[in-house]
Amino acid sequence: MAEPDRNAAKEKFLGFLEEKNLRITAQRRAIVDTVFGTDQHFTAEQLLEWAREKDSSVSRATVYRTLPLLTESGLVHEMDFGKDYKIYDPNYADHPNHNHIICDDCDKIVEFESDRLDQLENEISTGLGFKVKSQQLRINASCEEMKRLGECKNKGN
Amino acid sequence: MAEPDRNAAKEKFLGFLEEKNLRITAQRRAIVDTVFGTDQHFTAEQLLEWAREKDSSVSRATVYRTLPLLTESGLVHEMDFGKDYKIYDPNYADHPNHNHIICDDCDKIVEFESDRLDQLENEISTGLGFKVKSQQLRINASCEEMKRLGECKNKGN
DNA sequence: GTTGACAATGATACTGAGTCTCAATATCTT
DNA sequence: AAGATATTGAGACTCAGTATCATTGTCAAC
Repeated sequence: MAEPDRNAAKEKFLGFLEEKNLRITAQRRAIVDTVFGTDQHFTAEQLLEWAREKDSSVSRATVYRTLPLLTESGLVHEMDFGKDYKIYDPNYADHPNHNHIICDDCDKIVEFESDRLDQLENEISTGLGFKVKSQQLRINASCEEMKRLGECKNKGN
Repeated sequence: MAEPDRNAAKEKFLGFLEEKNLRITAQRRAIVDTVFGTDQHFTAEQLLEWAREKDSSVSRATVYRTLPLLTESGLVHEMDFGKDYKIYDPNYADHPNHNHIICDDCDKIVEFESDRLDQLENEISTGLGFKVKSQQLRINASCEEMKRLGECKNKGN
């Protein structure tokens, strides 16, 4: 289902490399195939592990070197959850926003966007004398409780 | 100005230690004096540095051991800005909420609360099948731009 | 096809925030 | 003053990420 978009994203990235006169190597292929072969969020270390299943020669250094290229290309979104801890979203083109609900019960990460939220943030920031540059809302939540109430809308958890 | 509250907080914490049959040591005194002697947010490493100015025998381990006690007492608020990176707020009693604007220009951290925000978050989460357990909104902002527009409401930056 | 400039690589040492361990020390109750 | 035990500092360790550098691989020009 996600395959066609993913493949397009992969091709776009290879084009991006070409434009920048960067080389297409076996390791980069393995990394890119991995990134655009999932729609899960992932960390750098997860990506390393997965990419190594495709090509065991992929090194940690190469993963960490390729991630900035992926985010620079605009195809992957980097979420900075604190100093030295980043999570990557390979579906950036599909839902370009930064809000996440993280389920403490099932570890699922759900993205959402809300114009009302953006507007409220702007309002509050302006009122305090700041201009919003970026924003990150993280909600830690429970789906178990909603399941108990019979209101859980999440499948497959 | 902040002194009276700070001192009360310090006494409360010493009482908290007593209640839990924990000992009041020179190192804990130095740490507590430091924490309630500022109204700045700080990291564990900053606290270590500051506490060592009061008592050079304070060790990293003791700082890291005391911080959970401070948050457990409810007098200091721990903000988890990602795995392995925490910022502590010694004014928790004064503004008990979790929303922050971080100024990229001057590094100032401004706290704010908003019922409308809380309500909107609940609404969105419930709609997605989750029950909010905790939430953290971080806005990265610029005060320079507001200064240019003559709308900066921040003093001393 | 070869060549060669130089981009990209992996191994490894390093950093920074935080945790764990353990023998030595300090507190506080009696 | 004594003793049970809470607390300590030093230092080894973890984990995510960065930096270094000699070696290897890519790809454009010939």
